[in-house]
Amino acid sequence: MRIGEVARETGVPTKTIRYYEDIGLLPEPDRADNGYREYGSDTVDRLRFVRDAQATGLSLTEIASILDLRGHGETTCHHVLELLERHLSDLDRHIETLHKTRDHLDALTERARNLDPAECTDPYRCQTISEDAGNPVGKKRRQGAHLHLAPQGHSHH
Amino acid sequence: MRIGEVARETGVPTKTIRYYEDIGLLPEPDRADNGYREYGSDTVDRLRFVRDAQATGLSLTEIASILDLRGHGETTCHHVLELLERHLSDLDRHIETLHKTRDHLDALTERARNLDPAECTDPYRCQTISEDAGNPVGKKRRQGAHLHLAPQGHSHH
DNA sequence: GTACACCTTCCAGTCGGATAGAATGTCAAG
DNA sequence: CTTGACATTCTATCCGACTGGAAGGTGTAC
Repeated sequence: MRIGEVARETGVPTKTIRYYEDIGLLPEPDRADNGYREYGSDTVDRLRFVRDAQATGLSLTEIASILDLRGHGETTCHHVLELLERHLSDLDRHIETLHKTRDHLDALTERARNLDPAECTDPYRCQTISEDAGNPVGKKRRQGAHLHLAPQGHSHH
Repeated sequence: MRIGEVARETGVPTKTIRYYEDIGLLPEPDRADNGYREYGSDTVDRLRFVRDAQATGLSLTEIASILDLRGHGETTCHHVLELLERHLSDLDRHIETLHKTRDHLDALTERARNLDPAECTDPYRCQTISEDAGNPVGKKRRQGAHLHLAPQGHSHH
């Protein structure tokens, strides 16, 4: 099958598939006479594996290391287990941090809700987010560094 | 005070301070005759504010939008509150996703511990990480990646 | 013959949040 | 006078995981 079909089956864009090949996450496939990549269904499996592993939060590098070891015919269980355990503890720490952040944020929000808007007049003191002072932001951007002020449409990516 | 002193007082490196100015997070300061930046203590406050806000997980862009509105003399409470609430719910969703991931990961790890290494042979069907490992990692959200690592220094790279 | 989908390669850019380095200027102490 | 600690500017680089576009080749349908 060609790259487009693989893409369709896995949901991984062709660009990304080539990119994966580039970084060594996928082996170089055979080529048809016209130079097109020819994949077998194992690639689909492999890609799904990648997506699954990614979904557990493993980085492409980590995934590659698993795939790599596996490719050498070694028993990867141990390796995988180690990786998973490390990742798990990382994740736990991360979650804990986020929880603290959350609680802090929650307290702030609560505080903000109970504020008398009338007291929110001094432009140099925001009572919501702790000790602060302010000046107009001279939004002078030099070329290269972009920080687009988007008061809404907030998102994490 | 000059940039170095501000850096010392806030713990924000001089490079970073200039960078913040570049992206519009800090206003352009007055300059001394020799061209050195001259800051008042308000800048220190502002930087601390930035760090605080950052610690709650707000992005520099969001912080800038708060600072920006404030600069226009507007009442920011409402805006800030909105931002905080949105951020909070984002964070909650994020944490929840991480929890699921964590549990999934935990299950996988547990499973891996009990696996017979001898069964770990199929090249693309790792029993530890695979579609059928009892998980619905069908989250195909391709770009709302759940692994948005907060600035709090967590890292596994 | 031509429209269109699909494939190829290569190179550049994106996002956020900085950090690194080069080349140069300023200033006070010893 | 020299050293060194600061300051300035500019450009470039990093991380991860892509994504976009140009410029072209291939394959099939009408």
